[in-house]
Amino acid sequence: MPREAILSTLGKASKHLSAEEIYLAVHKIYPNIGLTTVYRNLELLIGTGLVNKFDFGDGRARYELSEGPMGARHHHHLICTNCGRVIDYTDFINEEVELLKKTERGLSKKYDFRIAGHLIQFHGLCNRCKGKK
Amino acid sequence: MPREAILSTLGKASKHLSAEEIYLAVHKIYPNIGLTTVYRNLELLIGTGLVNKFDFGDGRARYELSEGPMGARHHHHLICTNCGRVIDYTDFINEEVELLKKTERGLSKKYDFRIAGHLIQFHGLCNRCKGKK
DNA sequence: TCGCTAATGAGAACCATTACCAATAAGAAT
DNA sequence: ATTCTTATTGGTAATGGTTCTCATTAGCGA
Repeated sequence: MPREAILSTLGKASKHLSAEEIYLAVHKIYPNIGLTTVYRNLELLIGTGLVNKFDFGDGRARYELSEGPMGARHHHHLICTNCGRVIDYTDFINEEVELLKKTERGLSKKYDFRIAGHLIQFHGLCNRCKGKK
Repeated sequence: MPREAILSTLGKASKHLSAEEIYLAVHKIYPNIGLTTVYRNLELLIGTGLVNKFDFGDGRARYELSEGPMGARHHHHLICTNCGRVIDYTDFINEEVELLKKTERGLSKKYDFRIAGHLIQFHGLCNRCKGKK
């Protein structure tokens, strides 16, 4: 049961949740749930490819539902190195994905790698932090 | 002095070093150096853009000399999710960088972001791990 | 020498994550 | 039902990379 609750929580969330945030959300429905269970099930779900794990550099991992590399809501991240804000962007995704697929084909052949996914992030200063620096 | 030793260590290393590996290497030259100093100087060097910090998902950060986004040795990473092996690849970089620059221009305009760098990684199974799974 | 500032190092503290382990649930087979 | 097995769970302790604290030192100009 906790597993479905975790998935449902991730599905309803519009943001990228940390393990603790997921724990707190699921905790409202299953008050007895343990943090361990959350981590364990997240690991499982990542293994099946249903969930993706991200590191935005603030010391805690974030999780979000995987929409598949071509899914309608597939996006990449724009991360402010000053305030930690994360912006999902879907612009330019089509061109990127096209190039990525080409690159993946080339890389998996050359290095004999079975590529399962990619991670693309841009780092910089958001509009609120640009001035302050 | 420790700062130069750290830079020199990173320069000589062909791999991506963890803080501890850097500490051990510098320790041979400056036996009195502390781990704290390594972290502190790495943070400083990252701030100046001389060093890049990466997370390959094994719980410890890796550091490497930054060659600039168009530098001769600029590369992206291919990470085995099973054994943790990391392959640097420079193939396809030109096309990627070209598209990235275009994307950066678009993103920084649309989201009013000052983009300082990007992170591209592919995840999957390396040739040694493909069979076992 | 005196005072000031930046850099250092040892160890403690922090905190997300993982390991451990006993308890429970759900079947399947007898 | 009863036993056996297997998967899942939750509380707690441990782990370990990173950061913080704070007293010490080095450098340097006045």
